[in-house]
Parts: sequence; C-alpha cells; structure tokens
Amino acid sequence: MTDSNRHKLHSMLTEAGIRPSIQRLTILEYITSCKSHPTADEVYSHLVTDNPMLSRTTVFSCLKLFVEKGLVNDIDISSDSTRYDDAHRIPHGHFMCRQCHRIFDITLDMSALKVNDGFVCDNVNVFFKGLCPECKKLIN
Amino acid sequence: MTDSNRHKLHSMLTEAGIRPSIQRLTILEYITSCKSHPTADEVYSHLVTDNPMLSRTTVFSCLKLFVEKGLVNDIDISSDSTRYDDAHRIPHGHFMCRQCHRIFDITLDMSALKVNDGFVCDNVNVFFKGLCPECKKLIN
DNA sequence: ATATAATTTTATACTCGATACAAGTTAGGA
DNA sequence: TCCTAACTTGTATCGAGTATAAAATTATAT
Repeated sequence: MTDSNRHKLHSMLTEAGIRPSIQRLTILEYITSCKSHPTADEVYSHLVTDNPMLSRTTVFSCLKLFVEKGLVNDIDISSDSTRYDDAHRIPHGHFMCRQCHRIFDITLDMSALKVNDGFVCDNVNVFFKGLCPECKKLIN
Repeated sequence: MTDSNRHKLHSMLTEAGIRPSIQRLTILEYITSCKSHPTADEVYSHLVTDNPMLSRTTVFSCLKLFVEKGLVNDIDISSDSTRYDDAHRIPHGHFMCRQCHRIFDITLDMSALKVNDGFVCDNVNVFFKGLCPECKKLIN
C-alpha cells in the first residue's frame, strides 16, 4: 500500500465517522481494490495469510459497520452469503450467473428508479440472474 | 378455497410441470393469496395450524421447486431469510423498511433494465431500502 | 385389482454464514 | 501516567436451509 493510498483510506474512514484501526484499513483497502465482490469469508481468508492474528469476527463486524456508514454496499443477490462492493463507484447493477455463480457489474442508468411518495430511500440494488457469456457458450 | 380457485391452482401446477399434491396446492394457494411476502418459516407456521402433519421440510422444498419452475419469485432483499412472492403479477420492485423490516411493492417500469450483450437474463429484481412512511413519521 | 416402481412427504441430523458474549487489547483524553 | 471507551479476538451459539433415509402416497404395468 502506498502512502497516498493509505492516507486516502484513512480519510474515507474518518469522514464516515469510523476510527481507523489497522484492521479496518486493511479490510477497506482490500474491498476497494477488489473487483470480485467477495464474501466476508473470502475477505478473511485472503487477509489472514498476511495477518495471522486477524479474527473472522472482526471481518464480519467491520464489513457490517462499513455498510451502515455507507462506505461499502452489501449485495444480497442470492440466498447464499452476502457479498461486498466498494460504494464509491458509479452506481451499477449486478448479474449473477446461475452456472458459475460469478457476479458481474452491469452498467445501468439507475436514476429512473424512484420510490413512491412518502418512502425515504437510501439504497437501490438491481439484480439480474441468468447465464454469463462464457457459460452460455459451454452449454450450447 | 372455492372449486374454481382450486382448479386454477391445479392448472398453474400442471402447466408448470409440477404434480399437484395436496401440500403443493395448499402452499401455492397461500402464496398467491398472500400480500405480505412471507418467509418459508412464516408459510409453514401459518399452514401448520390447519395441517398439523405438514412438514417444514416440505414447505422449503415446494417453495424451491416453485421458484425453479417460475411460479414464484424469491426475494433476497436482505441477508436474513428468503421471502416469496407470486410470480403471476405485474413486475414490480420491492422496498424494505430498515425500521419495521416490512416489504412493500413498488410500482416500477422494469422494461428499461437491460443487461449487456452476451448475457442471458431470466430474472430481474429491484430492491430499495430505507424508511417506510409510517416509520418515518414515528422517528421525526 | 394387485404388485411393483416412482414420486412425494416426513422427521432427524447436520451444515455453515452470521452473531452474542466476555475477556483481552489498544487508543485517546484528563 | 492513569482511566475510560472503543476495538479486537475466540468461543459458543443461533437459525435458515439442506442432506438423507424411511415412510407414505401415487402412478404404472401385468
């Protein structure tokens, strides 16, 4: 991690009202640099090799905190485990392949998605399911 | 259940390629008449009072089958438990209140939501989160 | 109609993502 | 420096959902 990146992550946390601990910086660094929409266990498994003292519980609680503070989006596209995504990106939809279970970003104009009067919405998710191009080829 | 409704549910099952058992008719009848987006356990709890021999496992497996055959939609709006919704209705989005955790239908034009070329999509979900009108009043 | 095969339902045990809790550790303010 | 609050850790636990096998029901063939 470069100094400038460390400083950026530090600011992200403090601006969200989160005290920046080593663990939180490490977890946020991985989520923001990761394009694979990992689960909490995947984040833990990846980070624990270089941080042997890291606890699985810490990963779960940090990710939950990040979601509450709006730093990270939780993706409940399937009933399996929750996946996580950097919230500081252009809003986009997600596609889950029923064959390989990978999650793909779908460029999408979400500005037209409005809720009824009286509701206060702070989060929108658009989830597609089907077959990704690769799996479609393999099946046909 | 009226005879005509029973016949309609029977047709729904056979047309979907599902053999219409008593349990499947009972579960489908509840889902299609229910507006509360129940979880599998809620379906079970509601039906078991009048059908004491009904098994929780049967409810889970029937709902799973209905989703596979397209009779019912599964709503994974939160990481809690999966909710179920009659699929034979106008496509619509869902809003989950963070306070009371109820699910509301949101009228929505979903026709504009398209996936990238090469992807084959068979299912779209739009999930909103925030505060429902009632909870908003209580908080302010 | 009766035996046999296939499907469905039931009940129990189990898996595993996620959380509650308590003890230990760290950080910041007086 | 000491005190307090916040954070992390590890263990135990919860609970939605599933695997499995036996029992029950339904379909098919003779």
